[in-house]
Amino acid sequence: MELQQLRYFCAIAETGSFSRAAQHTHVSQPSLSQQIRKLEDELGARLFDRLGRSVRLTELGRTFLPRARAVLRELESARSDVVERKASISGPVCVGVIPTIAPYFLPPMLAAFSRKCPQAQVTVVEEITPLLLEKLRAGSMDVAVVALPLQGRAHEFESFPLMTEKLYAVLPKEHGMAGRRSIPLGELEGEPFLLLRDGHCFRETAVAACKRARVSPNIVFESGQFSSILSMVSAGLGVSIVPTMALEKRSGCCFVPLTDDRASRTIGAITLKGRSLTRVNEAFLAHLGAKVSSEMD
Amino acid sequence: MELQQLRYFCAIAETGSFSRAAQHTHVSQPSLSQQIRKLEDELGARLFDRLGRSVRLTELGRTFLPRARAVLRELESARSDVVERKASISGPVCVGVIPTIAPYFLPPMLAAFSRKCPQAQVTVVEEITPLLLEKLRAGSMDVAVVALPLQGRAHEFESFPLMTEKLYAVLPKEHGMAGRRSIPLGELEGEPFLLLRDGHCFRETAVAACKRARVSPNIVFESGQFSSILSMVSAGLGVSIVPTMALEKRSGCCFVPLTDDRASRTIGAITLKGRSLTRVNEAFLAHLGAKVSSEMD
DNA sequence: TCCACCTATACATCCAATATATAGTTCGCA
DNA sequence: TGCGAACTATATATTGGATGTATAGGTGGA
Repeated sequence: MELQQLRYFCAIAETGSFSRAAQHTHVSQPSLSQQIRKLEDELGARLFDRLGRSVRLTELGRTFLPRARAVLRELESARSDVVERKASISGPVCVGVIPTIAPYFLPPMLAAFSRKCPQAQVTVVEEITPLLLEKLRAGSMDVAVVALPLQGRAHEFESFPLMTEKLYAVLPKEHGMAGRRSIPLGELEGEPFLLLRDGHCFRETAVAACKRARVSPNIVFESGQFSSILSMVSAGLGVSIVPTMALEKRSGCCFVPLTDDRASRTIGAITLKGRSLTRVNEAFLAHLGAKVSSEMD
Repeated sequence: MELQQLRYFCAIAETGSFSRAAQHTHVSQPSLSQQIRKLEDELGARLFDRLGRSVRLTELGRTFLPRARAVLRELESARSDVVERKASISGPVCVGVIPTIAPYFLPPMLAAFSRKCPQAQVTVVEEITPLLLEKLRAGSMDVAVVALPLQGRAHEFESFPLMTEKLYAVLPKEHGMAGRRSIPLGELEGEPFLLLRDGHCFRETAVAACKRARVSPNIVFESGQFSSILSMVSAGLGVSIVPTMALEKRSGCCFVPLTDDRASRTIGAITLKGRSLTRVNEAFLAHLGAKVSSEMD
């Protein structure tokens, strides 16, 4: 039982004639005869009574007609459904973001995006990078905003760099270097350090910067978020390193740029390589500032 | 968009792998790749993400899956509907019958048939032969019970003889020949005749019998039904001719067989030639006593 | 780095749908 | 009754497309 056979069957039923149906469907009349015959053979019953001048549906053909039409209708419905979904920028987008970016970068982005694409249903997941990668692999997440470059297995993902920000030393207001325009990281040797907990990639970024500056940080406090660290610095417990986006007015501490040009963090969006993006996904990436090139269409 | 493509698509979605789906559908893996590619090309979007080890539905593929299944389900439903209807002896049967048969032959037949096939929905139409033939031609009637043979255009119909019945002279009780065992029709020459109205085929049957017996009937009354004629005969208005099935106990008249062997009426069922019969139709014909041979199956 | 596994591509094959030509009916008309 | 028009069925050839085989390409695990 083929779709063509159903189409021919309906055409003949509608025109009441093999010949007219042949013209209507732009096919030769013998093709119709043959296909209807095959259909009848498969069903084991006649669908039309061939009476000299005209053909008429049999009783069984009359009951089969709406069923055949239902199949074709479902098919058309399926096709047009795809077309619609391709055209509309709607549907779910699951976005992951690491904790050291989430509170600063995402909120204004999300607000603007939901204004631009009100049909989109954005879900945000805040996790450390390895867990985001896992979700991307599993297909339960579409995009993640993380620090670049990725460590190991980077080839599994597509990266879209978004921005690079400088790193700042965070000092208590009373600190001797608090008024400086800039500081080489090396000068903080020996200072008590407050850093992010293990697992946060920015901890690695900070530690790497220290290593380049031949500083072995004396870590006295670890936290999961910058705001706790800033409070601690304000209280005079030690110094720290934060990216530009973590700067915030605090009475007790001040931020001094590090002189090291490589003391920076790059933020980027990533997706699973080979995964097709819906239009909402693409729209979201584009809104973040990523240069996306879609394959098909 | 072909049914095979939808089947393959569903199989791959279910197994999560082209290879496994290939084994499952008993087809080579490249065939699946090719067919899915065609489907994707036609829809203008990917349905699967090809990730190294495994494949996964895209967002669009996930929405397409239930639509594809719906098409296949409709198809199966259409097919099984046909099978069911072929198997079950149910549905409408429209039976036509001429007025000179209707009241005598059909009632017991219908009662027995509806006991045998309670699912059947029998409709009965009582009309004179030409109108029945017209309805058969138009397809609005399935079977007709009439007097055979048909006059002209008989080749359009299939005939199934059911029974042949003798003709009787109907005489008033006071008539001189009322006590006879049999009567040659010729002896009724000159008697006042009561016959059916023009259009009733039994009128022709009676007239033909008279003609063979060299009797030119002196028609003094015409009616549309035998019972009226019998009443008139009882009242002594004249004589008449009726078939066996019209015999009924009447105080005022008696029935005497005609000696002419050809003074008979044959009753048969007819259908439109080339018209396929449903199983109910066949069951009804068979119940009437017709020898039906079905073509397909 | 090699091997196992999976999908895509290339190419050949074969089946099935189609077109052309024609036979076989039926219907209408003279 | 016979002829012509109209319609469907059949026969035959062709072609397009689905399938199978062989193989390339890419990924993940040992």
